[in-house]
Amino acid sequence: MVRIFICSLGRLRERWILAFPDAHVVSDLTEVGEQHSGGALSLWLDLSSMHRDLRLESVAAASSRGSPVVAMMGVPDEAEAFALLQAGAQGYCHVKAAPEQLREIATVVEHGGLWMPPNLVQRFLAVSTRVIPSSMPEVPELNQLTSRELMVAEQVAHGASNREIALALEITERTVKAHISAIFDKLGVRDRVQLALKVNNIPTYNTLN
Amino acid sequence: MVRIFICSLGRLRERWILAFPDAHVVSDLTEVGEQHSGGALSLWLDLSSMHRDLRLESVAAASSRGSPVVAMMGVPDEAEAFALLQAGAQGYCHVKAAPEQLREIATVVEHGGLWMPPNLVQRFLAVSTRVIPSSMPEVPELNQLTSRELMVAEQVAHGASNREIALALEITERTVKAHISAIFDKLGVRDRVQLALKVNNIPTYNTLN
DNA sequence: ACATACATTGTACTTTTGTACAGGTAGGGC
DNA sequence: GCCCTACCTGTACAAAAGTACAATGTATGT
Repeated sequence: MVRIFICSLGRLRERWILAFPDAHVVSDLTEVGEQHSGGALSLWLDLSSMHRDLRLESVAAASSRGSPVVAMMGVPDEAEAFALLQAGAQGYCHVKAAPEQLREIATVVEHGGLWMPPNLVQRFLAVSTRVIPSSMPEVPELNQLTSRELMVAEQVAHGASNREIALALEITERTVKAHISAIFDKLGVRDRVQLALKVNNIPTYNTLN
Repeated sequence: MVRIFICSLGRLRERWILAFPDAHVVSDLTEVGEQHSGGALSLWLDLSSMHRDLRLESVAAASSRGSPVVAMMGVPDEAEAFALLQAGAQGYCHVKAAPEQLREIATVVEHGGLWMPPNLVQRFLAVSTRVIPSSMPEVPELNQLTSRELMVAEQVAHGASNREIALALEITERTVKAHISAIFDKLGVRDRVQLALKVNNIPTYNTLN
């Protein structure tokens, strides 16, 4: 089984080679030789550095070759994920998915399955059954927060600065900081960006792993 | 990997054994010993001989054990397929699927994938793409960004720090800052939290501007 | 050849964010 | 009364984040 990663930059090459020692990495679909077409082959497209307008047609072009296609994105976008899958992709994952996960995905798509992150599967099914849940999955950790901390957390989650929060809650900026530090501890995040993402229930695949 | 077929009738036993010589066939979920739970195990439910009302909860019960579940039906029904998958099934196929196909399905679901017949996949995606875009508008402003800026923006949107981004993209922290400043200008946001929210398509009701 | 856009980096600086350490107050439960 | 928690604030400091001004290199197109 041959896996070809198509990526305009070479930045993640090592990661992929780690997952598949015999993987090929090319910078454009045109470099994928005809000899592979139809055979035991899967195409992995890094769409993260590509303009939005090109992503769909890129996937369509790749999938028209007859091999399973995995779309790899930097920022998960539900609507785009579905569009990409409909355009012919069999897999949808993060560009920086762990090597073990890449291998799982490879196994799945190379056997005719669909692969996407579990949360997308849920959304996908929810939509399909027309039972679009009004209450999106909650963030239970928020229950650990006191009422005041929760107010601060929500402000941060909307992009407010410490000064703005202080004004809104009529407290000192210093107090805001105190609350924020407590929140970081309780929720296990390290800065306000991660807090904002957590409150908004957006996964952070960050750090160096 | 252990496959357990759960079927009140024994009629298709030979077929399954043909696909998986070491498969177990039992007549009820309760017969599945606890020793298997969580381990390398997949559960295959023959729902064809089951009353409609029981199918959903049967799948739910099986999937609550933590192993992948494949729902096997006699008469394919689109709506029911969606419901069964939402109830926790990872696979949906015909009870009389060919042994080779059963093996494909096993491979897929045992690696975290979804499996359903190709025509159902198309239906799923058609429905999803029709319904979802309305609730998830795009972020067209991102098209203003250069490819490099987009990469940085995506990292920020995942909660990465400047240092992490610099490491990931193999550039200086200073360059990351340059990109980020450019992004702020283009997208009209003032800091990385608002950028993260914008990329993730979350409105910011910020008070002061 | 020239203009333009992009990517990159440097120095230096201001602002914001976050932590450490140290308090003070008010209310509830034992 | 005492203990505990939530809430509030101060000084001081460290660490990021962000901006200003400037420069270099590399494409790409006219």
